Amino acid sequence: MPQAAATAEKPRKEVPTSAVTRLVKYLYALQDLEAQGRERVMAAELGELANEPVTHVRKDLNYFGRFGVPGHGYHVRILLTNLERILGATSTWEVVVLGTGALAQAILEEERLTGKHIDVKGVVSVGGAGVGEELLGHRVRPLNELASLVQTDHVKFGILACAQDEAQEGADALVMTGIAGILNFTGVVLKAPRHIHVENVSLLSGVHRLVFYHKHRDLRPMP
Amino acid sequence: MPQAAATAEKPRKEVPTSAVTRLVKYLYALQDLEAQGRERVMAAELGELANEPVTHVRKDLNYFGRFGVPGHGYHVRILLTNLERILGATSTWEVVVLGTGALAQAILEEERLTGKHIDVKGVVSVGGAGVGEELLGHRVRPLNELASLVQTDHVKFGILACAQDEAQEGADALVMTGIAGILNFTGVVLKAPRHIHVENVSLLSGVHRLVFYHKHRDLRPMP
DNA sequence: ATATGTGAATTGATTCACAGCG
DNA sequence: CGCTGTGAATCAATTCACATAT
Repeated sequence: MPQAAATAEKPRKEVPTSAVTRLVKYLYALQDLEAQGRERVMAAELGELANEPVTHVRKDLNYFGRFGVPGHGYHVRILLTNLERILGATSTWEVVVLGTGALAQAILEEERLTGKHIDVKGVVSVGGAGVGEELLGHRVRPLNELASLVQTDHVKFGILACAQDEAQEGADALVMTGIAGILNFTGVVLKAPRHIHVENVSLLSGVHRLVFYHKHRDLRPMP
Repeated sequence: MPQAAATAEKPRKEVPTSAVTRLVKYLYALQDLEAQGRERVMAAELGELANEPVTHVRKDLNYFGRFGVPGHGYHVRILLTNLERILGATSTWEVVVLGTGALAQAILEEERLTGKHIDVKGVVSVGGAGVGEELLGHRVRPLNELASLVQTDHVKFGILACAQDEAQEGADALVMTGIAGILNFTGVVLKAPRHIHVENVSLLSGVHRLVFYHKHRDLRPMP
């Protein structure tokens, strides 16, 4: 019986943002490994699956504890449990989606998101378009129902996926409800008070980086 | 006549990736300013519009030249022209979109993308679903037409927005055509040869970061 | 033996502080 | 003077190299 595996809780060190982003990749890789029935995995393989160097894997995990068995790698289930706890994927987080277009739909469709620990409590139209209609199992509500929705369903985060010219209005409405954070897909630079955590995801900057690094092929070799 | 503004071309220094991402934000801010008829802007204001510190604005621009007028800020049109050139937004870049779902639609709808220097030459279904149908003005083609499409239309980049279980197949097909880069929205870690530039955009990692930083509010104050 | 855990060294990015120009 | 441009200093992140555990 080679598998006992040490778990440990660590006093928090400074964790780089980039490390958090990578933890998510390890989480997914581990979910795949578990689905395949794998019991153990070594840092090197986990790194390959996440396309990250081994040293990252080890250091990133090490910010939070000692999850591996020297000489034997990591026990998949144990590491998965710990990563889920670290990333908050053990409790359920209530969110509301603002927007009814293709982008909002794409988000609602994301299996890995809606399946588990993220619970979409409602879909709200900022501009009023589509109110009352059905969108992937959610009845689209008007913006003036947002506050009560957030309160009664304990919504923690708002996912902003509306049109650009409605983005700030939507963000303001979210801020008023006392939400904890906003995931902003609109590409608009939002004005929000300091205590609201805003995470921005741009669909466009990726294509710009692609073009830039193609034009300037001499700069920055590929990672 | 206080406006003459110096332009300069610089021997390339090492440009941080994060700086490239920020340049895109400056570009959009400047486009907005120009639409408002503004002639001049100072680094500080540009920084506010892009939600970046002033020092970033100055240093980022400075990697590429001297575009400002000391004491007077930047001439909007001149800086815009230069940024467009730096980011490759003066020439047209041909792309193909792989996928027909909500995500693919969301990408096709992005005005700022399709409007100008990015030209979507075709939409291809990886799994075969939707072939022949019309998707926002594009006839959906089967995967076996990808190679000829890329060749005849000089497609430079592939935008991968299909289902997860089709992602690697789509990527392989793109690689075979001799494309220069892939913008990967699928969340799958792609296996691709070194010379293909892959930019990954994850819809999910943002929500994970949001949850993480809410759970660990003590770590990392907001930027 | 073999792979993890981790301080130390290195590399890279951000911030500072002031020189220099309009 | 005010604001840009930029080297120098600080701070953060990555990589190395080896001690450590099984």
